Amino acid sequence: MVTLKDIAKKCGVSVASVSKAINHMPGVGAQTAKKIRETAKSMGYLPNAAAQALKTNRTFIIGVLLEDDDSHGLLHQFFVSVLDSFKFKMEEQGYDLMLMNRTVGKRTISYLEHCRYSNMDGVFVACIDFSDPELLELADAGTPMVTIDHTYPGHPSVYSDNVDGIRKAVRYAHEKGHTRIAFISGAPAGVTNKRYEGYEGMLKELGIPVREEYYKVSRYRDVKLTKELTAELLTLPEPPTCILMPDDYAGLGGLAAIREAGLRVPEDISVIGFDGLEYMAHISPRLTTVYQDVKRIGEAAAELLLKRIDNKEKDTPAKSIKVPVSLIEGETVVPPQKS
Amino acid sequence: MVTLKDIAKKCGVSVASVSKAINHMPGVGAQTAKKIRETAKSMGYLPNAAAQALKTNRTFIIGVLLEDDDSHGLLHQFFVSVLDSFKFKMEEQGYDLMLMNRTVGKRTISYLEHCRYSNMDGVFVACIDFSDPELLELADAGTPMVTIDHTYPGHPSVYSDNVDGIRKAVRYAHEKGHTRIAFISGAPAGVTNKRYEGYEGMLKELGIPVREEYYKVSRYRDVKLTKELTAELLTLPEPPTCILMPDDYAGLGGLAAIREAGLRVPEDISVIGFDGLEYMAHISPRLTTVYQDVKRIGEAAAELLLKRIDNKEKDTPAKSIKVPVSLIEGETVVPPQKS
DNA sequence: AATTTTGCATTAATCGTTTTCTCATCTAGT
DNA sequence: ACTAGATGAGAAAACGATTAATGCAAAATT
Repeated sequence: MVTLKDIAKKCGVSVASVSKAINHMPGVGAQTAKKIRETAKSMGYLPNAAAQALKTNRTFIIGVLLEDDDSHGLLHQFFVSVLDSFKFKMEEQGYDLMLMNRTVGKRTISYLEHCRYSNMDGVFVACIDFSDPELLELADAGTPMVTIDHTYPGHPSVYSDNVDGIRKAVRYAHEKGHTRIAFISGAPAGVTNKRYEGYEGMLKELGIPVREEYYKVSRYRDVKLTKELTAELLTLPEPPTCILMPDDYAGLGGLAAIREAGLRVPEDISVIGFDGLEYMAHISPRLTTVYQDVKRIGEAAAELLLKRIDNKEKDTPAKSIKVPVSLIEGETVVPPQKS
Repeated sequence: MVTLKDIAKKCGVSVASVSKAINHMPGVGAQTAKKIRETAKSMGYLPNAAAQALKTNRTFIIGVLLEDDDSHGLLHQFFVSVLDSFKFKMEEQGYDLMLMNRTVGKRTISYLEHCRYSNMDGVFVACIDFSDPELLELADAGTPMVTIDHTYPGHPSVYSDNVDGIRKAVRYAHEKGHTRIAFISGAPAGVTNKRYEGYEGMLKELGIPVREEYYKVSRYRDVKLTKELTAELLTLPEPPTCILMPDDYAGLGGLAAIREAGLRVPEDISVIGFDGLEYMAHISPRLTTVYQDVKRIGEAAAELLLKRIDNKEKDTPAKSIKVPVSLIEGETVVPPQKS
């Protein structure tokens, strides 16, 4: 490993000068600086991250918290897509992403402890259970942090326009002639509330009565439960003609329930998803769904976090960004049959 | 931030003693050690990763290289599933995962440089293009490394039993009565060769002639190309009755082609995928596919890498692990129609 | 009782950087 | 020509931890 010392020796200068030259700091002559930088390059010098971190208290490491009930957050298409975009933007700025966990050096610790141990410059959080006490602890700790789909006071966040997303879905269904529109939501959470708000609001706006039996609470990404709830909806005396699913993936359960009930999508019943996952475009029938702009969400998160890291001292109020959604027309919504 | 020094002061001992006590090293009395550990805990002491790394040359960081043509490796279900399992195992042993990239501190560097800069203890590689010169450079560098689906000389690796996977698929199709079995493979690569080997070998073993026109080369995860190639197969004078797809995802393209040709799966044509991705179980028709044991693959990779890190000096020959695959019976294979 | 061994604790060096302070030299202003 | 200021370079301290070397007292050996 080649160090500043090696370069210094070769150039016949002090390590201090080498450091300054390499970091383009004043206090070293243009000539010398050039020579130093050249030999540094020729020797294949690379700074030592640990030493730099120790001295400067900057690691250029961003912790990534992607957890769900089963701690397999990496398997969530939506979150991973956002992360992918976030990653791209952060790497551009020289940051590294580290997956956070609760085990360091064979001991079990908290997220906050992991964050402090590794001296992370910031944290990216996207997961389901935002009420986890460990997360609250982390949020209180003062490390720059950005969250997806939830806002902690004092921290920036990014989220889709969930209200509008469901509004768009309901309006679209209505335009196609539906009035018996059911909504299976995800588990109670900020996002879920917003979506329900959109559902109820739009129905009222359209003069459609809000029927309690048309609203069911499932869980995000829960195929099985969503399938069951869909089956329940289908057995209502007056079943809905269109169902909004918690998300695309859970919606697969809904589609299965409809199929097993001997009904067809969309002829007998229309379905609308949420997320707009990549692979959904390839399955049949192509799901009509509310698209969340994962690329934009990830980028926005990166921007906010970067700003936060730079202005650590200045207590600018934490900004939140709402990202517009759009409706992807698939093949799962057609005018309801006359019944 | 509380340091060893702080603890030392509070306990009236030297930092050396504190360090030893905390790391359960000999050379400090049981009494003192206990007291030191207690006050350390009460003060909320956490070691400083940077300082430890600097001194010990161990970071407990594992680099993760998940790249493909579009550098969106995170979006590959299969690889991410393996990673998820790998992650779990590595975290148990106190390692952190860091996503590798080519930008550090706003400069563009190579993977190898990133690896050295961050002083990674090991690297996990799973991607498509194993001939990337940067990867070769990394492989030559001596950092412990484990690869998925490819073996670099001198490094351990893990891969599914690809030969047997396709053999199982072909045998299954044959059992169902198929003899006109086509194979659309992924792009040329070690894995692909193995699969072709299984295809050709099993056909011969079953006494089925190997027909050149039944073999097409697509690319993994390429829905569009696979769709086109499937369409080509369907227009053959004597089209196949069963098609093996490069993988489940690309297989969606195949299904689409068949649908658009006005044919039905499986009544008119049978289809077999590869991977056994989670969500495939929920779409209709449920794809019959060769399941790769992602959990086992990830675990095996972790085991091999850990061993490699521990025995860095001892030049034990790099071990490779072949993980068995299994066939998941879905709904896409039935006996061929009489024609 | 003298000497060796053992056990416990400290001192100090070191890892590779960054950064402040000091010093010498050179330029410029009067 | 003499001083004030600028400039280039180096010395040294620090970041927080580990660890080899060392010292010293008590215990064990002969």
